[in-house]
Amino acid sequence: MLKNITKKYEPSEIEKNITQYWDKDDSYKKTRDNREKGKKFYFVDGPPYTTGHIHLGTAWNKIIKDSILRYTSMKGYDVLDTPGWDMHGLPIEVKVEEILGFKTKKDIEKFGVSNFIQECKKFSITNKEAMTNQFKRLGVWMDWDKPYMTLTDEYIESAWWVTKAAQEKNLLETGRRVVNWCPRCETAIADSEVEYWDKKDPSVFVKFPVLNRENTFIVIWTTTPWTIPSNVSIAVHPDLEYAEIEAKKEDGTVENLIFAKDLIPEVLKKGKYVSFEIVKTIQGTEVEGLEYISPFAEEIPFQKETKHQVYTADYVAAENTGCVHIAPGHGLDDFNVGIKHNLPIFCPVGPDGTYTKDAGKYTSMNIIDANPIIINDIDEKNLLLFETETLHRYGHCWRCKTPIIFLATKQWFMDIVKVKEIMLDEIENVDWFPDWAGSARFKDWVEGARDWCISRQRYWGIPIPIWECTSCDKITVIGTKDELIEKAGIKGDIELHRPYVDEIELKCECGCAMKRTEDVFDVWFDSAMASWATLGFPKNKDGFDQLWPADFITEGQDQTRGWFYSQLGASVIAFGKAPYKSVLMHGFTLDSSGKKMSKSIGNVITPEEVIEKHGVDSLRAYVLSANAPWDDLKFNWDEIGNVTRTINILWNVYKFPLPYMVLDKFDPREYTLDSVKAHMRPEDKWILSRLQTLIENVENAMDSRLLHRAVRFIFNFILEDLSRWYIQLIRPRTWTEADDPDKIAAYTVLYEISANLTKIIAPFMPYLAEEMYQNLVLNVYENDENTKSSVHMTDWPKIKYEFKDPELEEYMEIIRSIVEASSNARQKVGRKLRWPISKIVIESENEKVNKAVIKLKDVLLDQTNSKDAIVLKPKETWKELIVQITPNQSVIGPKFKKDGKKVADLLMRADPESLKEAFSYVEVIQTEMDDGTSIEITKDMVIFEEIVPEGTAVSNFTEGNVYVDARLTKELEAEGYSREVIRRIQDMRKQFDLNVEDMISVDIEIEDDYVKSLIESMENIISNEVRAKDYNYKKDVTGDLIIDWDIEGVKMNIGIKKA
RNA sequence: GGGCCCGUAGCUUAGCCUGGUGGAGCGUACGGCUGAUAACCGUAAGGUCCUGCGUUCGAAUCGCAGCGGGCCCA
Repeated sequence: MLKNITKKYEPSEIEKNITQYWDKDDSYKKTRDNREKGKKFYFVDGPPYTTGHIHLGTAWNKIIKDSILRYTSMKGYDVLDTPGWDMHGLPIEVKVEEILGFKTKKDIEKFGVSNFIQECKKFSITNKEAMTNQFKRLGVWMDWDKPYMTLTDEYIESAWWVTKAAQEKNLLETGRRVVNWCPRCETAIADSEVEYWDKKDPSVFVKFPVLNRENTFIVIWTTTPWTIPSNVSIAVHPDLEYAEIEAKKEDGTVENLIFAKDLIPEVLKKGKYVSFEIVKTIQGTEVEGLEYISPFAEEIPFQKETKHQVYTADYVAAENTGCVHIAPGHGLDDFNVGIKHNLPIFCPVGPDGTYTKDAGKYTSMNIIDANPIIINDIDEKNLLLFETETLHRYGHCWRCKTPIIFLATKQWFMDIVKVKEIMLDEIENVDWFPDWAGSARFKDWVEGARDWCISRQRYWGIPIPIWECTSCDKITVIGTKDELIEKAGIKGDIELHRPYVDEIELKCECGCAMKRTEDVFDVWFDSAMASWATLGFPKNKDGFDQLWPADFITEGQDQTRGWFYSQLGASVIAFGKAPYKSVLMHGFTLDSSGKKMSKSIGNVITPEEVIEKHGVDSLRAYVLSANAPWDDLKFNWDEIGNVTRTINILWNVYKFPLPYMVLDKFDPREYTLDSVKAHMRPEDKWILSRLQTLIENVENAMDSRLLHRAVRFIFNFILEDLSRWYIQLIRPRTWTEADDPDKIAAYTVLYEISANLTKIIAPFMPYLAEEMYQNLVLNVYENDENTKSSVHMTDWPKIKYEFKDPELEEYMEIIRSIVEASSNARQKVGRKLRWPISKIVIESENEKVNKAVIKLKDVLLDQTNSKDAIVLKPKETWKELIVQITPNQSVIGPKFKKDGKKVADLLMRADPESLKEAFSYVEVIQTEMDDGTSIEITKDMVIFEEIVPEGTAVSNFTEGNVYVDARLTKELEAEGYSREVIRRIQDMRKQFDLNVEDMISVDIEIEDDYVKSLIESMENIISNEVRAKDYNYKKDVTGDLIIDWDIEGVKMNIGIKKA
């Protein structure tokens, strides 16, 4: 049986109870098992990094996923919902280093790599567990007991398998290339691991002496003086105009300088030259080939031996000097120039950012410390033209914040460039939400993709399964653990992480030993495997054959360059196609002013504090409804407060009918919508129709991944249709006694609405949905074996088309706007809603208004508290309106000159009604003035105004006007006063804390005899409404509660007691 | 500097694709309701629709340029 609910909405209590219930009932498992035979829906979770705590953005991400999974499951699908954890990589290494107080790689080596990775493993597993609990608290249902973890053997094998596949397809490469390098972490890092912010650096203009020319220099500019010892060439733009000038200093010394012609003024100003003469102008292409001497020819042997010359390059900009210093070992563009012209890739800098012995004089010096020394050396050679500092965006290691450098090192690469076209084709085969996330944003990113450096010179990661021969150039790529065990001839099990796997040697065809390359994978490579690693591929091929590629993934917009990309690249390399069929890109969570949340600004809001204040369902409904998924979410406390308020209204709507239903022992099992159909009122049919529309709207929104619309539709239904309208309409019906079929119809319809609502809100507000379902459905159908123990196991409601009636919905819309207009008019005329009015008169040109009023007259009369509603015919005006005439002096004056006033007086005396009618047929009226002069009155000389009679008022609505006739009659007055009295007594019952069904006796004293007589005439109605057994008028009012009331200026003393 | 997205009332937003007098909610002020009641409802005030230019009979909507914010990149 239904239970009465008296509690206020307490989200924390609901969450506690429901969590316990789900545990006890094993609801999650049952829900998934329930769909075992359903069509498969393969969802892949983008693995959060195991940092230890989720933030609002991670919460939003998982809430989106959970809502879609719950909805999809209710639609009958067997959802695969394995959560994932990203547990390797530099971020964890850095954190563990911090905990252990390590500064450099040498500390790790001293500590022991084996000890170090044990610490990393412990760290990531502890964090994983903490985060699992945080996600669970958000009501996220995923297979938490069986997550995929990037540190497991199976997962590592997935990555190995892909590496081997890449090698077989000739897409795995090694070579010396320039990479982003963190000198603290001593490893290459990916483009995506570089964070940019403004940094102060030297800005120097240096004169490179031209070979075999006296006193002639090419001027270059750089912000990294430490790369000048590695200079190999200078680049100029082929189409730019350069000049050789003779520049004179204040002291009369003269130098010949070569650089871009347009930049002469600013460069000379910097170099404190006072005048100049252009010796000649030359095209960039002509500068090419010019040879020069390195400033460090004496200090660095390499520089002395190497020929230096100018080349052209298209990327050179007309900035600074237009001549770009090229160090192929320290820059990407530089490297490309070097390769193109077969220049030496000179890189005299070691992994830790100090010069190697190749750097001659600067050997062992830290490069950053070397900057001022180098500048000073250049100055002493009289080659420094100008030196200053500049603030520019510079890359930093995303973990340890050290400024990155570029180093030419040996690395492993995936040949993305070779498969780029396939990737671009595959983007088109994916459904993107929103569309531009794929067609514009992602496409742009992939078009600019470069080969993917997958190697890292670190410890805590998936070891790259490449064994290199110690003597020949053969390599072996291992695809699985078994293959390694077999090839190495090992007995028993092995650990696939470093350093254990490093110890394994293979035998090369040439007879020598093969050793593993010491690198581990870029951590982005780990998560790129997720779509097949989740399925246990390559060990488990069945799951892969059945489910891959994924039906759906969703992540934040930053994953365009991250996971969307890494997955696509790895998948195209391994399988030649995209690993996902549809992608929803969501936004970022920002603070209320649209700024990024960050610890340093102190504007971070945690999911925990939101849950503390508003509960999980509010948080979920808020982040889902606040804006479109792909827009950034500006977190706003007021707005989540609104969501909570709306949910509270839903709670009230849910509990409102329960006391009556329980009192009446209403059993929903005894009735169906069909069985009560004969007693349904139009409003019942209307709300049923609205329910079908709601289901349809939510479905459509969900199918297009418009979660915000789905939730907004639900809230709109709850507030507008249910709370503000339907509940108000059926209230009096719930108070009737006994088995009134009209009441039963209302109960049955309201039950249908509430029971369906539990399902409709389930994907979004899982706790509240379950709480309501437990009472509305479980308590009623507890003995029915088909009853699911959780709302989340139930089927998504099917649209009952037989109850859909768009015309009725439209009519109700009209009625509601008339009611609104009527309230407005009442306010103007100062008549409260409690006081009945004799009629409302509706003026509209829309014939639907009349139909609506005919169909829904009871609703209209009830809600306007009116005795009658009259709809005027088209063009008809309300005959009680008073027409007033105002002569239009600005027309009359010029026409009649000094007779103007007389004409105006004449018009004022005319009968407004008949004059108006006359002008509705003709434009001009002939008449006579008092002195007999015949005159012509034209329509524009008269302004007609219609005013409403005293005691009435008008207000407009969407389709016309509503007149409210609030003029009192004795009967109306009696009813008005009696309703005032009823309200007071009801209030007293409430104050006295009586039960709904308790009877009372009432004493009443009324000072005003006229009012007293009015009240007396209504006595039966009053005692009926307030459940009074007896009802006495007397001077000395008695009772357990006595209150003096002032009703519209009339004093009444009322006393009640329980009868 | 480039790509994509966003910019509408004090705040949060709908409308924009497909041009036709800009709608809500919160907040504020006033009022109503009173067996959902520490709840609820109505009315009013409040808009350079980021700015400018263009297309058009007509622009929040389409185009171009700029400004501000976000994500990503250089």
